[in-house]
Amino acid sequence: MSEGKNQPEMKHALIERLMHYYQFVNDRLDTAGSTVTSGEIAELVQMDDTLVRKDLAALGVRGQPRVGFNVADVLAAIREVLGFDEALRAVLVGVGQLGGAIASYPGFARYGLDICGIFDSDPDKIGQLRGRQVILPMGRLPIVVRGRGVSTAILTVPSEATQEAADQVIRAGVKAIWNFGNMKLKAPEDVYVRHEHISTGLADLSYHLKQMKPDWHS
Amino acid sequence: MSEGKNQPEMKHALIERLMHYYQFVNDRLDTAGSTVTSGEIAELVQMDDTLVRKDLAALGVRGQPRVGFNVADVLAAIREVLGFDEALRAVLVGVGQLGGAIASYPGFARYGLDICGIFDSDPDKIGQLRGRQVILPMGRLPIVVRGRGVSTAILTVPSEATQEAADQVIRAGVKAIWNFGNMKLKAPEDVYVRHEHISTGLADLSYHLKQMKPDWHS
DNA sequence: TAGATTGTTAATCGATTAACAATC
DNA sequence: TAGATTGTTAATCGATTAACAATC
Repeated sequence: MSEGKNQPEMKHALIERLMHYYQFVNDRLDTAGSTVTSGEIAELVQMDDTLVRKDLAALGVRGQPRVGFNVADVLAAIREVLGFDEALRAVLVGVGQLGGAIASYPGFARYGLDICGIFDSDPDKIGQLRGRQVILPMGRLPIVVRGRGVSTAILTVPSEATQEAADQVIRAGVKAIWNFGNMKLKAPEDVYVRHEHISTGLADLSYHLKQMKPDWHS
Repeated sequence: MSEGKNQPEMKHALIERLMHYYQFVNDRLDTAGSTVTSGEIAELVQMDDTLVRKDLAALGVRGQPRVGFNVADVLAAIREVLGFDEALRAVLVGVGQLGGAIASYPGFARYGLDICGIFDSDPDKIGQLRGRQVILPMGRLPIVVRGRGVSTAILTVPSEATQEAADQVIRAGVKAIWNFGNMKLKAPEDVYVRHEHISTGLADLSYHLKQMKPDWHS
């Protein structure tokens, strides 16, 4: 309370739930005016219906007793709170296979992602095409970031190069970083860093597989 | 309690914390016999030291008052419980850019991942090389899965093809699926499915960026 | 020894769930 | 109207943190 935060500060778990609702409820957007009950969402998402109602109430979506929630309302409220309707302009640094995959994946556009430039430090790659984008040299970062009002950098560089790349994009002026490497990186307080821990997924699989065959020893 | 589970059933949050500890403590493995205190881990990972001690105690790692925990012990315990020392044999289905990136990323080997075959349904791709692997036709799935004792399938296919691919790998006999598509998929109870929700990361970024400039409207 | 750190029990906190009155 | 479903308050549950005695 003594901290200077004025926003309600949503927890990551809530954002995850909202995304989950969003994806399921999207499938229900068939006819205009279609509705969905908290029980139905809860069923699909495997959780208690009270929590669904509480989450939706927190977003300001009102339902109708005996009817449920208007599908379009639910979607609009989630889009609004998560900011999908505002462009999220980004640069991508490190055009390896993963970077190329992200740069050319069309599915992110529905969440507002707009990749304004792709960069690499390898002189051999500069000028090459990836999808409809030309790979640019790192030196052009500041111009693109400032010129296009880019807020975010997607980092898909080798682990050793992560901090160096982060420093460059921060200097260029981005305010958020989406890091796919597995090095933790240092950034000033006012830069939001989201680290995508893909290897945690692997650890999760590994653990569950081990649980499934508890009688073995190698 | 009335359910048939006999294992303690670790929560996902715990697995995540253990991975986090693992990555940090790894950096401390310089000299044999090096130690680390719960306070140091807590500092690095930004959490309470009591929780670190509780987690390590749950794994059976014992520390020494005034000294801390043996780094090698901590690492070994985490490796053991998460199953990193047992090979996790997998096939990868869908050799697009993302699939290629995963197949050729060497970093997963330290968690035991062993990709035994990469598959695609596109006849043009079959026979091509990705890293040191040849792309195989889907028809060969059962042979590879059974022949090599493959437990896991990594699915990096387009969304529309996800369920079809899942059905095929399940029929071939895998017991776990690591799904990178954003379609939820149906699988029998005895197949563990881990869905890697990358777009949730994007939603998280989008939300936090919106928080950072609460005074704008587009 | 004195003091830092562990290991563990008890207290707190927050998140989830249950209960139920309000409503259409 | 009767009944399903919302919205919300109260109860429960579990996870985190605080406290502190044990220990090297």
